[in-house]
Amino acid sequence: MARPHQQAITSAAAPPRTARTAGSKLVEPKQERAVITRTRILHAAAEIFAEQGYPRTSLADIAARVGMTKGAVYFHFSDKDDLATAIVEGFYTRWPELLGEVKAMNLDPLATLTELLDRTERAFHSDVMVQAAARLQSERSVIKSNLPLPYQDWIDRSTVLIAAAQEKGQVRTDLSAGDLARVVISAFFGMQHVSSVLHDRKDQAQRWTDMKLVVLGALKAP
Amino acid sequence: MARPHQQAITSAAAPPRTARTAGSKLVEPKQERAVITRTRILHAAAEIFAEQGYPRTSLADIAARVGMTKGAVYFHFSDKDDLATAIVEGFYTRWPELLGEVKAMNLDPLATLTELLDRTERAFHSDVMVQAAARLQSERSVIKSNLPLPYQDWIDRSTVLIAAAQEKGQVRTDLSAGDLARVVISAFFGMQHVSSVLHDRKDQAQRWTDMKLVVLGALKAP
Amino acid sequence: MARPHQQAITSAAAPPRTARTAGSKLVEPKQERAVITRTRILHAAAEIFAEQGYPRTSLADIAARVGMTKGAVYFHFSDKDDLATAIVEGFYTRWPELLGEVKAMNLDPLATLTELLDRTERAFHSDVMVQAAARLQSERSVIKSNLPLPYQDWIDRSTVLIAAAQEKGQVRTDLSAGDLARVVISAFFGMQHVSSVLHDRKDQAQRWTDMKLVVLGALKAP
Amino acid sequence: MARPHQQAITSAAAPPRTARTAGSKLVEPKQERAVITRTRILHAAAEIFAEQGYPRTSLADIAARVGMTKGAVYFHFSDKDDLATAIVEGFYTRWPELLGEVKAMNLDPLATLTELLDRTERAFHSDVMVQAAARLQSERSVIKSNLPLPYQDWIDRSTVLIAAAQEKGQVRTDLSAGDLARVVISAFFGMQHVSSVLHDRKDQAQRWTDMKLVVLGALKAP
DNA sequence: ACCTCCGGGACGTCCCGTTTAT
DNA sequence: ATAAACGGGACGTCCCGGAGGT
Repeated sequence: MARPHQQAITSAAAPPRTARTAGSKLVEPKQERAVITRTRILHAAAEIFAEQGYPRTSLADIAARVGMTKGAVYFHFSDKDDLATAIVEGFYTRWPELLGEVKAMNLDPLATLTELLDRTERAFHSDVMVQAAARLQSERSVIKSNLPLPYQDWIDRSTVLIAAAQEKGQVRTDLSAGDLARVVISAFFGMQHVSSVLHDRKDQAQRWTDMKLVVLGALKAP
Repeated sequence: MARPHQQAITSAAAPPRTARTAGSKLVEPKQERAVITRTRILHAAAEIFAEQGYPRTSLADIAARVGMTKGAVYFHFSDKDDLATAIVEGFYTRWPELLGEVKAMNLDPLATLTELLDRTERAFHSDVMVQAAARLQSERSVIKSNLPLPYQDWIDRSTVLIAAAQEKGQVRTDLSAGDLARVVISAFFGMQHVSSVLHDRKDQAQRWTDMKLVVLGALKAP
Repeated sequence: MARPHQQAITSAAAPPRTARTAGSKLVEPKQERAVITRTRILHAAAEIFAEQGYPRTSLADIAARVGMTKGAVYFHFSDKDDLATAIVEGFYTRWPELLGEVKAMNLDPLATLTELLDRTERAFHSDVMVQAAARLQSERSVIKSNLPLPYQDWIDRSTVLIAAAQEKGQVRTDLSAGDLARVVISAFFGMQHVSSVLHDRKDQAQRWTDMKLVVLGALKAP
Repeated sequence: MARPHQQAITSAAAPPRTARTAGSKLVEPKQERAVITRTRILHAAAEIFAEQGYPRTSLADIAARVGMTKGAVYFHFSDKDDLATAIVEGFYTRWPELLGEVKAMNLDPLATLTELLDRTERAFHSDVMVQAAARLQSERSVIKSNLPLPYQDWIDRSTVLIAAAQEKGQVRTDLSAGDLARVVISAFFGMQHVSSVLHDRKDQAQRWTDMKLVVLGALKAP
């Protein structure tokens, strides 16, 4: 069960989109420093958002934590919303990649889903950006700009996996793949949310183990 | 399957406990008008909180909706937090009563739990106060004062019921009653939250039906 | 030529619209203090607007000058624009009254126009509110909200007077009354503006005398 | 009545004074490109200043319109004020030249003054730089640096012309040449200002015609 | 007792006009 | 000449006490 890739799930730590391929002209000729700064700001923002939530976090707080001025933050992000959006999107754009990695393991569909959720669960208590993204999503109605719609992507991808598992006779068919996916994803996020509110995620791993036994177990074809 | 108790789940809509019977002096001899005003404020606040969330709701908004001045609101509630707390507590104090009602139906433990959650689910899309309470809870970290700790009460009461069901051999015993309760409650609240965010609760009844099949079904002893 | 009514031209000094007629119920039951405060704010704002112009005047400046906080100012005026508008409108709403007063003197049309402009000229260097209004108008494009359209009202009323004078054979008829009015009003406001910019209005009375000789003199029928 | 000199009145559009004749080294051997860039910036700035006024025009706006960065603008102009000043001065330094051209026509003094104002009037609605200069002057108090004092130059030069005309018996002498000049110039600028505010200069030519009839007509000796 | 009118501070966001590093 | 970072305010507006009516 050892997972060698305990790395962050968000794109912030991944090579940013300005990466120059060998010898080619820069795509976005930002200076190195800028991308670093941008990442630092994003990280600081994620920390404070995760701690205090969106509305109680002021731009001044964020700037102070990175040791810069508000103006500097404003140079990189047009808005407080922009910051939040960047954090959340960093999380979302990373998901397809995560799915790709897991698929490369060639597990059967149900195991793939499980592995995916396992990794996500770990991200929830190891990666500040993910925590921030989750929290920002739960406060999404407070944020003016349109954050990407949450959950839906997970539901869609899980639906595909579950449908494949049904095809193989691994999963019950009295409910559609979509319905089952919604149950699983809702339960998963409910789990992390309750653990976060009640026990600061300290019991999250255990809760997830329990939930797997019950919910994922209940998927199996009789 | 008739539901005679389609009434609101919160105490705010029920006759407030300070106006027992005509003429009897009580501990809090508030004038009739004051009680009514208080309730109206609470209701208006709940509506706006449910729509916009706590931080974007200003006292001026609330006062405007009840057609009063901010000062008037201030007379009844010491604080904006106080308002939020009152709404949430109105919800919580109603729960024991709800459990009592259901217990009076003399169902077996598992059916009792189911009935309880069924009623709660309905409250979530019919009662503004409940919606407001849920939302305020999800934004609890933004609220200074200490809201009652959420979920824990549900978990505790569900634990008792599940333990009883285990005793009777109705429910699996590979997980403790407490663990199972946490799974159920987390899944339940995850369900309502996802439905609320994604589809404005319009599919919530269906989602709950699905979830009962999967999660509550998975409780049954093999 | 003595003018007993050297009083302010703007409504701010005139009894505010909340005035209670003897014995009647209050029209707008504001507290006495409020109207006083409002007037004080308006006056302070006018002073600073007149000195520094709209964009360099901050709400904090105004609040400081009246010895209040911004919050207090905000209670009386919803906006910085609102303040500016109030000042300008105070000026405009006073105009019909002024015309009424002069008409009561039963002068012939041309003398009426002259008297009207004489009084206005005096107001320009004796009444801060008027100075502020003039300046705000000249900066109107910088102000978001819609100030009343300037000059047009003067032009219209002057047109009527000039037309009457033409009827009587007092005024030349090679140009229409409207065209003549535009010339007179433009010249008048050009005069006050140039005097204000160049000599801080110190020579304004003299300039107006000169201009009357030339421009109003040129109106006369040959 | 043909107008051969329909060209811009400001020096910005004319070859700048640092590039006298081809090949001649000068005191300021600026690179060609720099001069062009400077002019482009000035023009863009003038456009935006004329549209929005000084305070609402940001350096970013200007830089964007010329397709450069703020830093580039900063290279050519030390200051936002510097830009404004350059525009206004471009206007002023062009005036003596204009007067020279008209004098070369050998008209009598009064006709010279008329021709001068005619040309200026046309510039007001055809040349953005002039419009910008006029507007900046009207907002002069919000600009920190000292713009050249407006109007005074016109008044002085007009005084000379009018005095000459008085000498010739063309112009009335009951008022001094200076006083008459002030009347004419004030009226002229009042005219353009009112037309600009009220009708976006669309009726300016007509207004000027009317005003000439009245005001310049009134100069004539009886 | 209940409610209104006023007024008080306190930030938070936005963004602007600027210099340093490249 | 660009890209990055800097401070510094301005405006809005929010939540909230007290004076005073009814």
